[in-house]
Amino acid sequence: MGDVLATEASVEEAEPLPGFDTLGLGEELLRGIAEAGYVTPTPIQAQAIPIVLMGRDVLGVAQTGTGKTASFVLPMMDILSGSRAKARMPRSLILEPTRELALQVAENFVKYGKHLKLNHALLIGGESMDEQKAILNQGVDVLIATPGRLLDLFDRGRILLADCKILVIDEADRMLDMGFIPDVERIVSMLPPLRQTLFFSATMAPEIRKLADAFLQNPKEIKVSRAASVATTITTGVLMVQPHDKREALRQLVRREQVKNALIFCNRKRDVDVLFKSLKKHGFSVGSLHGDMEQSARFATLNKFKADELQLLVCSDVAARGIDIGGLSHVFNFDVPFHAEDYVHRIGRTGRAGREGHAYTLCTPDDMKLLGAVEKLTGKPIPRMTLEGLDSVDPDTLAEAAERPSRGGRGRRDERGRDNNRGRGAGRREDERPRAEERPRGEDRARDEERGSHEERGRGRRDSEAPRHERQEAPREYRGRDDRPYRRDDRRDRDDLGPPVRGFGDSVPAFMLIPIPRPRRHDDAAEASTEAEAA
DNA sequence: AAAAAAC
Repeated sequence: MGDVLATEASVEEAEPLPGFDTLGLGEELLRGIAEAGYVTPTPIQAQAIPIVLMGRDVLGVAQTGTGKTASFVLPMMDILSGSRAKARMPRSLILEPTRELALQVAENFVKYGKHLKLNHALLIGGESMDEQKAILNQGVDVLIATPGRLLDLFDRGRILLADCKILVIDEADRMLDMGFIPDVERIVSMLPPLRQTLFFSATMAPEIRKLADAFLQNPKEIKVSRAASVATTITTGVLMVQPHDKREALRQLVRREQVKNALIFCNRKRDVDVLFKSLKKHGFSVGSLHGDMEQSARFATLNKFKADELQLLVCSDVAARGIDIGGLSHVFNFDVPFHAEDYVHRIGRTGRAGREGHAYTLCTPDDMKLLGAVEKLTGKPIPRMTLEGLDSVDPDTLAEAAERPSRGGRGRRDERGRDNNRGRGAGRREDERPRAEERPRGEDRARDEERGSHEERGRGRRDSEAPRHERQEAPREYRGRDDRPYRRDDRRDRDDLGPPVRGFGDSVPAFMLIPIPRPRRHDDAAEASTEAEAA
């Protein structure tokens, strides 16, 4: 470490930290870093950059907010800055699980690389392929891609990965969650075996460890704990509400809190849309983001939100991990996430860089189990909060709900919480759901329609239906909702049938239902292959 | 249960 730097730093700080110039990066790059306003590397940058420059593989355990992106982007740029790429033969590849993350990495690349003559291609779905093809033809130093589009372009012969000697697999745990691993394995198999691989994951579950072993050679393991831990900088709270009060409760929370900017997470895309419209109608400055939206809209909304032109962003878990939005004051969980880890990722969007953050969760009686899982994972109960003017949820109801065995889907329980509350007084147990005659007819119908087929899937056939053999033979005709013909999933309890046939809706051709014979034994298979050779 | 990712 340079004496000059240490002396300068000690004037200002008690503990002098080494600057970026001590890590072995080239001059042009250092200029870019300085102009971007960065002076001191974060722990993961300080550890990883020299290792990557040495050409070693890295196994990084780190989350977003730790400066992870720069820890691989910077040394990669330094390594690549020596030479130029050939047409269609990119020299490095960064894989990201979502398009937003890919874009974010690309932005980093541009930001630091001002004084370098490197180019990159952002290969993501939802955007025109022509432009991406044109860039590939010019020769690309860094590919930043989501797996789907990369494979698509590869299969069309637009990319050769034989010269791709640096590979980054980012957010590996998320790739695993999302089922991308087969794609990633295929992509890795197209790269030269002699390469440098950098592998990042927020967690080191056994499956992730196995993947790392498969992709990496003698990696240097680098672990960095979260900059902002849940315990210290994020104020959390959970508000018990009835489902019909959720939107009102959220509005009250947002109004009550000093919300500078906030992400609001929903479990379902559909609910993102609904909540977005509702908040907009109530005059909030709000945008929405989920994976079914047009790509241009996704990026535009995110940029607006980052630029503080929108106060609230209602989103699905597409935004739960990785997306780096500085200085979020709040995170609201409109729904308790299905997976407890997602809670940690969601609320990790706030309270970053030592700033104070707030994370509030709405929880209905049906969500108690999920909330329990969250509290078990974080090892801390989330403080209960109350709001004026809302039906408070009785603790007994909650305790009962927590003990209740999990039911398929949203369950039978009346979704209108008021009725639920009334029912509790009469000591209604969960399996004694309100009888049909207690409910207004039209409503019953609407609910049935809304629940749709996933309900039946979970519960098997309904009491009102004809015995199974009759249904099987019934002519297929539309008989209306209340007396509907059998559906595909009704047959699932027949043990000679395999999994339901996909893609035919309710009218599966009969031949599709013929059971598939048991797989051949080994020697049979050998015979079959010799037959095939003879033919 | 749901979300993400290719056309």
